[in-house]
Amino acid sequence: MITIKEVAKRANVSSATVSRMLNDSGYVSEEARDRILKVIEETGYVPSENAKSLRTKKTKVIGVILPKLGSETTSRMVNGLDRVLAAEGYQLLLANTNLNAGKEIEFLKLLKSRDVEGIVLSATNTNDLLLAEIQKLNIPFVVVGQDMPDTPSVVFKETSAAQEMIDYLIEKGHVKVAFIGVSESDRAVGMLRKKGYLAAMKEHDLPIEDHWIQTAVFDVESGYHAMKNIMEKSDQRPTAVFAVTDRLAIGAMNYIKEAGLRIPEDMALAGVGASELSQYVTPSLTTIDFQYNNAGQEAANLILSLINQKNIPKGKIVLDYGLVKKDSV
Amino acid sequence: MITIKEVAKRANVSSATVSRMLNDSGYVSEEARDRILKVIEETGYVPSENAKSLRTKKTKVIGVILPKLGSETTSRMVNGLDRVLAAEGYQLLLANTNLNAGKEIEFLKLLKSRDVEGIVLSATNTNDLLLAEIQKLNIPFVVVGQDMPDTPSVVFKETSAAQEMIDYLIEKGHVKVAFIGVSESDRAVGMLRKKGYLAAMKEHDLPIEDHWIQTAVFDVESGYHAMKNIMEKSDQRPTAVFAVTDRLAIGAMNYIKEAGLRIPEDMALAGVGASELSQYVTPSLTTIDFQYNNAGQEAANLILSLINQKNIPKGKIVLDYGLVKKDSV
DNA sequence: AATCGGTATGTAATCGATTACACATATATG
DNA sequence: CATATATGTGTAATCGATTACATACCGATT
Repeated sequence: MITIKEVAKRANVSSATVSRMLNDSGYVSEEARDRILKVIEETGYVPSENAKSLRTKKTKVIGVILPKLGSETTSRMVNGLDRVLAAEGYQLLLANTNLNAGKEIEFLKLLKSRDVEGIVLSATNTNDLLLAEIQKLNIPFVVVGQDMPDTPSVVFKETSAAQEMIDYLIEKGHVKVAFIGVSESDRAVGMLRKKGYLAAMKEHDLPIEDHWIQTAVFDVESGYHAMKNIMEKSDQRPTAVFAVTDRLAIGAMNYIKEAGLRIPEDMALAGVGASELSQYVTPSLTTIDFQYNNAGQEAANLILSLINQKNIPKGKIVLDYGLVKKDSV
Repeated sequence: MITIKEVAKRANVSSATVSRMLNDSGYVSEEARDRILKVIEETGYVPSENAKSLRTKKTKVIGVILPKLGSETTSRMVNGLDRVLAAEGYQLLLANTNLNAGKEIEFLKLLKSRDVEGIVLSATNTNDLLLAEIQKLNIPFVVVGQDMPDTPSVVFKETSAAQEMIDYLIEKGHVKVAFIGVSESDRAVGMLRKKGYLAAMKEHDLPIEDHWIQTAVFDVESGYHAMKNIMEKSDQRPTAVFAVTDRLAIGAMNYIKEAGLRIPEDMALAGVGASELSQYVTPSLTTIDFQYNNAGQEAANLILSLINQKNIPKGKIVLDYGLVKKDSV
């Protein structure tokens, strides 16, 4: 590989001059500049970012830890991150935990050892080990999607969004509303959305049957089974069901259709996420739009603030949501 | 930041000994090892990958150039890449062109300057400038999705897949088959799939009306309009339409439904990509499964072969496909 | 007793850039 | 004319690791 020294030699200058030219730092004469440019052209020289980083401590890389590659939620978030960060010359270094919680800590260290300038974590849980590790990280860090104490975060109005959705169902005349959730170890999706559901039901003095509350995992299949449970085990069948993700809602939709019921006449259905899928199923799904793309952008701006040590917002960044009212309710 | 020198000093050894311990190269006494381990524990020392790479020329990073972040196709491909590469200790550095062709060359250089050990390009086009740049890259390189001369590639059976789909439509009794394609600057999706369509029609001596062939861009909206054109402008309405992506097919589906026609009775419809969406629309979409996840894995294996200089397959890797026969045909 | 191989460690060069500092020359200012 | 000031360039230290080489000690072998 051709180095700055080699370029310098060929252009008959010192490496310092080449560096000055490259970085527009300090004076370089017209003639020297031309000779250097010519050599660079001929040799295809590209400076080693690695050597540069070693000296300057700037890598222009942000580490991103994701629970899963290829889910629509993360895709959108990464997209938002990239939009903002690429404009500032940053690149993203991916780390995929595949929902393996232990790996988050491992990756935190790995990314730090790579001298990334900041780390964005899309979290599905908030355990103490992880929190401790984050505290001693000592580089700009942002978490998206979960509320972590004393940590710059971008979070969603999980509870009030869920609550508003239930309110909407009730407003539409439903009094028997079922709920398909996920494990509460995912505080945001599992706990807070459930909290919203319970709060809304309580506020309207509506009783909840045990079997109306189902806990599923994050896939369509699981939504199907949860709905099946609700239908088969309930004493009183609900007339509406709220699932904490669109995938679960679509699984539920499949079961409802199979059971020969009409949506929304016999059973209303709502999800969360405003996934693309939700727009194209029949009937189209009423859902909550959390604007994950926007969350990525906010996280990017936040990490940039932390890196540049200015305009650092205090407190969490709480993103708003929108109810997407479609045909399933 | 704490460095190897600092660790060495505190453990009362030289940095060479610390390095030897860390890398299991050379001899280190039990006592020295324990002291070093203790210091590392206390200080939370993590070696700088940057300094390491500068010396060893190994970064354990693979650059990935994508046309678009967050499309299902790329997501799956990246997922496949990551699965294989993460197992070998590699991480992915993302570069997103946002369909801006000029950026591909820019990123090629950028990634090289970052000393990535290899580059995977998910290509949408194959222009000469790009090809020239790839030739002089001189680091392991793999292209996915487009056939580039003299370049290690992972490609799909675009033409025969399209042809087989048309054959299938014909077999189902259709003789008037329309086509929704994209610009031929995307050789794989735009040219080869069209070629398959034309070949199949020709083989069965079926005439094609001009307006049956529409060119769209990659979104649902565009599929809708293409279908509208077909319906409004054709002298003879087709009874089946093949769209080169599922999104386009779903756009077409929307129009067909709006027009009050039944699928597949009045109009059969097929797409490409086996997107998740295709499974959940009504009716479910007949499509072609190219197994993008698998493509990512193959690309990863190929780049690993190139890096390790062994088991290098000669010729392209051509991936098989499967017809997914659903209710829309 | 001399020699050899295994064990253990340290010194210093190296990777490819940046940058503080010194120095030289040219031009402008009072 | 002396002195500032701007321009242009090179030398060498530095970032934090790896590693070739030198050195030293030890027990075993001849």
